[in-house]
Amino acid sequence: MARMRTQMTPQMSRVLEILKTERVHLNAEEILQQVDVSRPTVYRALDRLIQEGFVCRLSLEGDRSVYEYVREVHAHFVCRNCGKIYDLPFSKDIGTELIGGSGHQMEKTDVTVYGTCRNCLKDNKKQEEIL
Amino acid sequence: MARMRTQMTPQMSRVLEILKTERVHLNAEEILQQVDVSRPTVYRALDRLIQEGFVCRLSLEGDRSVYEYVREVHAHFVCRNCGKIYDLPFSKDIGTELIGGSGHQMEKTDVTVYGTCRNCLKDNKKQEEIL
DNA sequence: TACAATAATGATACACATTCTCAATAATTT
DNA sequence: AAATTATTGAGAATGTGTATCATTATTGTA
Repeated sequence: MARMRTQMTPQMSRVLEILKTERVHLNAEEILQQVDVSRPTVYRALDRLIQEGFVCRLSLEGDRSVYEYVREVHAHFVCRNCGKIYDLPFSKDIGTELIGGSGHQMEKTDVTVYGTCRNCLKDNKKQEEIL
Repeated sequence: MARMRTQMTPQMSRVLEILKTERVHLNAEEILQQVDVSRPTVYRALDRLIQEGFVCRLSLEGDRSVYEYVREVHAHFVCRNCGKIYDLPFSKDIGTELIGGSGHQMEKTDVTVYGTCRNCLKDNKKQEEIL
C-alpha cells in the first residue's frame, strides 16, 4: 500500500517561495503571473499550504482573497481608499478572550480593521489645500 | 430640480425586514429566496443598507458574504465543521488599540474567530464513544 | 392635477475568481 | 520493473456579484 506522498511538491515550493520573498499580500492572479504553474494547481497549492500552516488567507470585503507567508500572528489594516494592506502587530490573544466560557474551541482569529491609511489622509489634506 | 428620493425604498425595507426577523446571518441567495425582489436590486439594497448602517456584511473565508441586521457591535465565531455563525459580544474597541500611533483612521473593525463550536465538539465526543 | 426631472427597478447579459473533470504524468511501494 | 496512488495541467463549468438599459415609480414644480 502506498503511503502519503511528499509533504511539499515542487509546485507548492514555488508558490511558497514567491510569498516568502515578496513579503506582501498577493492574490492568486499575482502569484500565477510569477510562477510557471497552472491555475488549478496554484489554488490547490495555496489550500495545502494553508492547511500545513505556512500560509494564511485573508478574505477581504467584496474583493478576491489575498495570501501571505505566515511569519507571526498579526492583524490587518485595509485602506478603503487605496486598497493597501498594512500589518498591525498584536500580542494579546483576543480570540480566547472573546470566546470566554462559550465552550467553543478556537483555531484562529482574524482581525481586520478598515479605514483610511495615513498616506491617503495626507494626500487628501494636500488636495484640500490646493482647492 | 428633483431632490434626493426616499431614504428607504419598499425593496430595501423588505430586505431589511427579512434580516431583522430572521435574526441570523443570511447570504444574498437566501435573501432572494424569501423576497420577491430581483437579484440586482437585492445587492443594491444590501449595499445601501450597509452604507446607512442598518446592515453589516461579513466576508468569510472562501465562502460567499453573509449579511446581518446590526443590533450592536460584536465579533463572530465561525464553526469550521458545521458552518454555523455565532455572535460573540465584545466591548472594548480593539481596532483603535491596534492602530495605535500608526496614523491611520479607523472606520470599522472585523473580528472573526474560526474553530469548532460547542455542539460539534459534543457530537464528536458522542461519535468516539460509539466507535 | 399634469409635467418635468431624477431615481430605482427588473430582465438580461456579462465579468471574473474559483473549482471540477479527467486524461496524462510523476512519485512511491513492493 | 510493475503496480498503485497522488499530482498536475488543460479546458470547461460554476456561481457570485455587476453592468447595461429600457421601463416604471417618485418627487418637485408649474
